[in-house]
Amino acid sequence: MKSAASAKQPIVYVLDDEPAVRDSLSSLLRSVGLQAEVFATVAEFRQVHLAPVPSCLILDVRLQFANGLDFHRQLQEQGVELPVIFITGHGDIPMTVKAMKSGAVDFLAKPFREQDLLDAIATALQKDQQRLATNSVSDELRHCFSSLTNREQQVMRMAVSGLLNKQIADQLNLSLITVKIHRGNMMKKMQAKNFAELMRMAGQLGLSKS
Amino acid sequence: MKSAASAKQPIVYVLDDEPAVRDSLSSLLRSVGLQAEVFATVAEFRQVHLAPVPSCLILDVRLQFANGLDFHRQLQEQGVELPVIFITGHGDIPMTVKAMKSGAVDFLAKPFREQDLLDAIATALQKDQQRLATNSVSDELRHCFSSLTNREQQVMRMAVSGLLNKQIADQLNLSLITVKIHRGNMMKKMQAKNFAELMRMAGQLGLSKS
DNA sequence: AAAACCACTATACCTGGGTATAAAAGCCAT
DNA sequence: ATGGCTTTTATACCCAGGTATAGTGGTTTT
Repeated sequence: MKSAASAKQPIVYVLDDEPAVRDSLSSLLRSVGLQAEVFATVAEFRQVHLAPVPSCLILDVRLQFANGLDFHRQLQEQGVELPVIFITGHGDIPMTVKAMKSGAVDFLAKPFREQDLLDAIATALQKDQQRLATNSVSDELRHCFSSLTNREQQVMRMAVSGLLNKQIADQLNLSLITVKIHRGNMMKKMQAKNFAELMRMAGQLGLSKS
Repeated sequence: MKSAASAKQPIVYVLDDEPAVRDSLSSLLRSVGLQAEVFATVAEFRQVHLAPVPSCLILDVRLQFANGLDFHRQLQEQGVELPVIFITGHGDIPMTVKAMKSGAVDFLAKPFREQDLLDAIATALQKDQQRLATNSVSDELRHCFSSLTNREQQVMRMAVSGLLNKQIADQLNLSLITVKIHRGNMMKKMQAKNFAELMRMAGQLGLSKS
């Protein structure tokens, strides 16, 4: 069953204040083999622990006590990068533009064709899987990087910026051999087989821009 | 006047089949100090030579003999990355979504507030300036790269992928010294002061992914 | 107090990258 | 066909990176 670990069941979250909508979406999703979790309020949704599987959120724009667009922004500000598909019964063009500008995957006005929603979900789940894959790679990298001592991190930054060991030694007031050793330990801990690989890691870690 | 070279007058292109719209937009744009160029048909617009200055296109969705959305796609397929702002008198939500998904900067339904259009234009021009800046950098890089001989390009690809000179020599059936010389010439022509810089160039050239 | 870790240094040695000089062979264009 | 460019190789030399071994001194944890 280990092989299924990377291909876990995706989850589709539904946040809508109308019970009828929740029920119909829920059964639609289940009918195509998708795991659905429905919520009536923002507070309810906030309590859920997002599983580390490809997922997306189907969000009603007009909730009882909140605005779906604002809620989407809040999620983003909290670093929740869940792909969002908006649905609404009372949409207009400015609202649509605002939703799409803020990065929604799709925006569907009721009544919509079931297939359009399913297509949007497929796109959203694919996008999320991509995000999870990218994240897990850079998580691993960040873990390696944070396992470095301060000095080693310093040396890595300076090395990838193109400085010679000698220049690093001068700037840090160290002897050449000390830099060499920090650098060697750093390469081991980063599991970089060569300098080119280290440069790519530094790129992914955002060490080249800062 | 040389100093003004990088801060040239932006141009706003307007493509709309209604003369009244063209005129009113044109005068609005001029009133805020923007250079406007108006077109009535797709054919007319195609003949214009896009100046290398920050610019954007205000595009009516429903043209007399064409569809604005389709035209936008066509431009993109031809590599024209001009930011587009759609305006329309007969818009609906699916159309809006389609436009935004295909990368439009904004989508405005008539009647719209003048300020909304001006805001959209400011965003679009900023985006285009960014694009021009990025492009000019990689243009220079591509020029350097294309000035390399085939061998030198080969060696560069292999070097940035992390191979040792020895490994490159084996794979290309060359002697070590030959590789060293190609590599040295390549570094000179690329104007890379060190290997880290070369790696960054390779990244910008898209040599790491392929 | 001992163990563990970090930072630093030194000597010595090895490998890899880079240059200068020199030279041979092929291609191409004026 | 002669000069220019590319490609190839060689010898010799230098410098930068990297490792092993060994030792000092500091902090923190147990």
